[in-house]
Amino acid sequence: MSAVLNFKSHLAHLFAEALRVVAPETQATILIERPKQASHGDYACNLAMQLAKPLRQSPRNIAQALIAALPASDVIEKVEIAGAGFINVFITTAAKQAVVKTVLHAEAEYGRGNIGAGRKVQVEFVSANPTGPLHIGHGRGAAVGDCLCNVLAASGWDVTREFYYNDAGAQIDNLRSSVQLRCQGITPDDPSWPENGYRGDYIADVARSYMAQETVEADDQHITGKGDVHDKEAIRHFAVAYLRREQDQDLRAFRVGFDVFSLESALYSEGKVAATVEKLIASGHTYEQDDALWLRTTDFGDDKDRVMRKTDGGFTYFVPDVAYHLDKWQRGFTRVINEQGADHHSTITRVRAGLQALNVGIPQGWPDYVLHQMVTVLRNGQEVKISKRAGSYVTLRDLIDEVGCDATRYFLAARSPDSQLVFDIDLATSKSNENPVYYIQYAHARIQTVLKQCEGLVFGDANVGLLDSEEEKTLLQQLIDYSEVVETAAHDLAPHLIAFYLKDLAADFHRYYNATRFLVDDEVVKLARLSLCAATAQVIRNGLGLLGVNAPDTM
RNA sequence: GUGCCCGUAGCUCAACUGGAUAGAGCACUGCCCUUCUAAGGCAGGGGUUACAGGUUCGAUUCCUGUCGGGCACACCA
Repeated sequence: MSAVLNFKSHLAHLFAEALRVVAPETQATILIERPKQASHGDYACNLAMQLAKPLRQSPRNIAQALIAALPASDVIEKVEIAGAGFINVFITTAAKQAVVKTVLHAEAEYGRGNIGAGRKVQVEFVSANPTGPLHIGHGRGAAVGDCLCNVLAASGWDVTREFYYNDAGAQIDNLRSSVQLRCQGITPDDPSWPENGYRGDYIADVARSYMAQETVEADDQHITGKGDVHDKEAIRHFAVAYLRREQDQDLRAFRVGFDVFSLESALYSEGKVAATVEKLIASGHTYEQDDALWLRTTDFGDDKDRVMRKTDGGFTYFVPDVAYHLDKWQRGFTRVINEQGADHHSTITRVRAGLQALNVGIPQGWPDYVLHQMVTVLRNGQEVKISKRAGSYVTLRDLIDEVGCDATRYFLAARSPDSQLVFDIDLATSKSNENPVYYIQYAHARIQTVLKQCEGLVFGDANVGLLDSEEEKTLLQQLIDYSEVVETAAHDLAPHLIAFYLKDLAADFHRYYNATRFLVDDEVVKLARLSLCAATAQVIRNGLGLLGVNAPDTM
């Protein structure tokens, strides 16, 4: 099992050696890439073209010299010069065939790496205010964040998943008053209903439950409705607990879990906000003006200074945010990634500025952010406007019920967070076979059906040397690529790459399936082909696992 | 007006972070099931990569500008 499978880094080493011989004085980055066309080999290196200028020679001549200096390797079939000076490397089929046994031996471990080396990383995601059910935007955050965590964990990071509740401040007060009005029998169509009050029906549910003195369980607390219309504090407590429970249930249905829940209110009650303010004042980056306390965020790249303490004595929201992130740092997270909607992007500069002002050794540019763009929802060809206050929006729960957890997760995680996402509910439901997630799951189910017909196979005996058809070689290479895809997804914080990879892998398998019969009379051939099938199924399972999507045995 | 993200086939999206002839799915046309799941495969048409410059051996990718879409620009969170 000592076979070389990471051809890319293997070749990079060989070319580095060749570079040392050909141009010992010259610095160049060794880049090994996968050509688009099979005729260009399995891997290509553009080193010769990079060296043309410094060496003042033609790229093709340099390529000759590099090839001559390339150390021998038994995984290389042949090396060619092509085009302007590309060096194309062909890998022996035997070296690729080894992947089958590697996968079957490693099973769920296949594709895992150790770039993270056990270092701690904390990923904060979803972090919805407990003022209503989770909507599709939170769903995108949940899907992307969870998959990102999985990918980081698969790369050797020690991941902590965290959810931050903004359970203090104006929005919560607004929630409380909306519930209180409902308790008093006042509805949103009443003229006295405040303009920015929450209008959704769920507010009435909270009120009913409170008045009925029901008990809700959220996190580790049990809160019972007091039934007193005038007890603002009791209503606030109950409403927050009620909605947290709803969110917890939605997240559980979405198969997303968290290690830590942090409460904004706790930052106040534990004195962390006050302590942060004191540190900021001591740092000398604050000043009083117009009866308010300001932080000179312009010292750290902001375009204007920001108010910390308002004239009314309350803090602006970014103060507890800075306190929260200081807390993360003090908990030992030298790496923190915040997955949020793009509408939060203006906070990045302020939070980072506040942390720099504290001058406690936090590096510039800490923490990292992954911002996902907005999700547009189409229903009946019409855009559904998301407005919590108006009460009209698509909840995550609706999507899970209508579209299914697997398809919803796939849809929301399968695109670059940088681009806006159109979620067409009709497409995802009525024509579910158009959904790519079924295409991938179908490949897995097909394999399982075939394997089920042959009990007691011992793949260790398989002669993988027989796997040399075009379809088989393509599939082998695809299986080899998996580890690299996981590594790239973790490095670039781009979990959607897993989804694209799986679609390609499934396509390669379906093509193989249509071109090849597995259950043939020749037992040796059969065993070899089934071993490749089994390895493919394993990689599909591993990849879908990272996306949090099931790999069913039958469909 | 300022900052950030985006603009690729009719639609939804790729393109290994600067590589070779820009690829998939959906839709459209025609084939392939008495054989392991046709939720599949094969073949075909469809492109001035929004536009204009620039950087270099080479640009969908990087830089500048223009146009278009989204988000954010409070002593709201």
